[in-house]
Amino acid sequence: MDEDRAVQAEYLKALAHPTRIRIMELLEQDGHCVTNIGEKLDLKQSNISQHLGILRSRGILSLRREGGHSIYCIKDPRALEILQLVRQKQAS
Amino acid sequence: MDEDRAVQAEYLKALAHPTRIRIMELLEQDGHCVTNIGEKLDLKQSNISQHLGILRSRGILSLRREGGHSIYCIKDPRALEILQLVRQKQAS
DNA sequence: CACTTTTATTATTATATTCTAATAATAACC
DNA sequence: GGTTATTATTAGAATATAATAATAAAAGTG
Repeated sequence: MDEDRAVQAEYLKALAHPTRIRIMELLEQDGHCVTNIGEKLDLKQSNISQHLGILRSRGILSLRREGGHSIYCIKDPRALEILQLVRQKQAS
Repeated sequence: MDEDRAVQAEYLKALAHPTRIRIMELLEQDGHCVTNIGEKLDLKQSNISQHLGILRSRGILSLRREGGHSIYCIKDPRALEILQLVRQKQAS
């Protein structure tokens, strides 16, 4: 199906951004809230929120609310495998 | 390094397009020339050539000339592993 | 309830991608 | 050498992405 490849492309596109790669690296350890991520990455809140929204809309991240905070976590571990492969490629 | 993530993002971006995914699927079997790919995918020659150029510039494809034809082949099999993971994700 | 904190959304601007069409470059063939 | 076939490159227009700033929404705190 051709629709499938569009979905696949969207999925890869979600990972294909330096900031979103950094977010994935950060969340690999633990869930974090938006403010926290923004501080660690030194980026504006709205920007982080948008990036998180993109990753979530593709099913890569999940979100739970916890006392006024939005805690984002990695939902799809295959995204980490993909990033691992990309890193290997670079090392070679 | 932050430069690394930019390179990683470029690599993923190269795969993050429906047409380029189709090209990867086609080349998974065998190398093909530009005209051939253009016919199978029913797309303009210049468009195909551009997509192939992108995949090649990221080290994903390689090119050999053969009697007036440019034969493109998959150079980095890790790209196939990545696409495989993306497909799995979709199936789940 | 006012106030603050946290997050999401919207509008805008700047940049990047993608496709098409046209042209150039390369190499086979007669 | 001229012609054709194949591929690459360029320019242009349309669309998509990304960052910022501003605002809205939601929820905790005093």
